[in-house]
Amino acid sequence: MSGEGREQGNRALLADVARLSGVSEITVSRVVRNKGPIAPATRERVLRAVAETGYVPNRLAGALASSGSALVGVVLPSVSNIVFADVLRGIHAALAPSGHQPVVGVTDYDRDEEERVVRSLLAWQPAAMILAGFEHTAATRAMLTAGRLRVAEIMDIDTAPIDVAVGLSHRRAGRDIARHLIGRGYRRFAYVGHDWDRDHRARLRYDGLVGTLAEGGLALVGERRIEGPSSTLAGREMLAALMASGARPDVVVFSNDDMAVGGYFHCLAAGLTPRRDIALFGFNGLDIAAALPLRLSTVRTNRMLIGERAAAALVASAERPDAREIIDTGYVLEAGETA
Amino acid sequence: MSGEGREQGNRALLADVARLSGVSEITVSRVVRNKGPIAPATRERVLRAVAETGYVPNRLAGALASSGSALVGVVLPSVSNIVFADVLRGIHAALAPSGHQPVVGVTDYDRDEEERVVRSLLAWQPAAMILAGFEHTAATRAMLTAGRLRVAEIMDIDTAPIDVAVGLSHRRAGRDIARHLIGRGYRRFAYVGHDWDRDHRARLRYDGLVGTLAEGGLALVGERRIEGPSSTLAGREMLAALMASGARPDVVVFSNDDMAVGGYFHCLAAGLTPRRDIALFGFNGLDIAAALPLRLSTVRTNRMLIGERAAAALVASAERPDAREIIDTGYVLEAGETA
DNA sequence: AGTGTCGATGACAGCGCTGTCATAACGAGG
DNA sequence: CCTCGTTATGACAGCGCTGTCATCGACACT
Repeated sequence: MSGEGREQGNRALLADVARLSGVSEITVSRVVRNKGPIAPATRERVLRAVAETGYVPNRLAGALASSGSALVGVVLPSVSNIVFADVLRGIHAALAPSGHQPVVGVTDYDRDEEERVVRSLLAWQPAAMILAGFEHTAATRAMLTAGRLRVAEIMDIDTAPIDVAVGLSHRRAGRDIARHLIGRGYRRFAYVGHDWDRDHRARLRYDGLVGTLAEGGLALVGERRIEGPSSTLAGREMLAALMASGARPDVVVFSNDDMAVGGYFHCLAAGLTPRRDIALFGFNGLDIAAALPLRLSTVRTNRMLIGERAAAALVASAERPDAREIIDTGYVLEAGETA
Repeated sequence: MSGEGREQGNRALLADVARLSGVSEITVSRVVRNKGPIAPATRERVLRAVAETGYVPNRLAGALASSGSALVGVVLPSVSNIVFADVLRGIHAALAPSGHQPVVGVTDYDRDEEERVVRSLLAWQPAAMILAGFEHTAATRAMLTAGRLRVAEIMDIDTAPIDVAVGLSHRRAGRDIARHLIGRGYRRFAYVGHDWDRDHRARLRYDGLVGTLAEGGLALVGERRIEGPSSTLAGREMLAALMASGARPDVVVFSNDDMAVGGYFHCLAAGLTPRRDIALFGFNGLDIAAALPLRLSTVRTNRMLIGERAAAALVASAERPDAREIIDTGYVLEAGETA
């Protein structure tokens, strides 16, 4: 840390560009932001100076001055889960054209961590915030409600949002799965799932499934849930355990595709042929599910679309509208070859 | 959460906290940032006022005033690829303790897009930048070199970095794979891969593999490469095409685990037993590879560690050191059950 | 010619915070 | 009793940019 670091490393400022092109700073600012009326000749002169100096605007200063940053906070439970990675991709895609920058925070499925993440993202004065799910601490909800920023709660539309909700009805999906499978003649249902505390939506699907089964006079003949996140390995082990317990289901509904693919692997290892010996049903419609020797029967959700629609809805207007908005991105039941 | 709605509407400012606690703004600033000497009584009084007003510092203003943001730009080709998602997780983990915020940009494997992303991230005056890979446009390289920010180029250590490199030697990994498989008695090698333009590291592994084979007097008996990104489906189709072409390899090396799992699926569908009928070898060591009925033979890379080490190295010092640093995170060859 | 309008540009005052120096209080040491 | 060094606090001037007026021709009307 010596005091002499000012030779070549100094980036160009608005003032430098202004001096070079012989106009005032504010005019350069207008040219750069494409705002306000500028004479063609002036614009060109300024742009040339910008190119010459390699000027890159300081968005920090810009955001502070206009008291409105182009940052969008994104709060996700995990980025290594492909589902949220897809959502993030959609957000990126929808935000890019308007020059907004997503800033991601990860909660690791922890409500208190979410509160901390939200607080720290809020410090960057984001224009909007996108969060996965609706289960927040009271403090989180207060911060989100108090601020005059736009808020999207995504994945799920089974709960009333603070501002905008984007996603699909997991309860309805669970019901549709039950109806579909009953329609195909299955009667002895089993369920293999993962941690409900971490993944509330899996629970909504379960409720829909079991509720509809009950309406048809049916009940699960077996059920297994791992304490922890979903994974292929967990699916494999849980199905093995379920089968070993003596339950004789004709169809197993998994909490998601990761688990179902694991179940498929168990079948392969145990010499069972999916559908013929036991039917398998997943959720999400991951790529891998379609690459299995027998295409997995599942529900395809459009994660990228969720991200896109959420981002687009928030960017559309800086003011929170009076009415809450609910955007249903739907889903498609893929009959597949395993059920 | 005591009396949260007191200063309803507009969020509290440093000045509000100062007024409420009867000290000057700068003192509040010092308390909040834990900087400089503060009398215990004063600290407590200020902290109480902070809690009461629900004050959240404006990091935009802070960064501007101290001309140094706590933002770290992260430039990745994709977030939906689990490999980069893992890296991002590591970055998050290493950055969180020091209060730094990652800001992610996605290039979609496009060099010009990378240039655009870098320029736009630079506008936020990040303290550091992490980029996947070493292949940048001249302009990108210039921006990165000129700025006085720290730069980490990750995944790969086969090329000289601008500042810090963190990753593993893919060329060496390719060689190790060849040696390992030759050692196990395989002689008729085939390769199934994906787009080299998008994934330069796959090419390095290929070069290492083929080079070492040549040293042993061997050459590929078959090779198939898809134009496009890797995927399970692509691996399945490419292996099918390779086998249909009449090549009779005893081992197939895939560009990564996604492709290899696809190859595994082809075997299942074609009635081939991996290793007995044809050996399969992947790269990355994904979770799913370990959940297959036969554990996939592969090279386990520690992606999360790459992210962590990169972030840690950059946060350690704000000044770019004279010497370039190269951090080897290594890899482990997993013998597995498919080769 | 007088007035109004519009297009193009500039002066100025902050946005909310922090670096830097100054100041005050108070023992300790000579 | 007078420095001197600490510790605790404050005043002030920006960081780099943009919102808000104000200004000034040029032109179209009446």
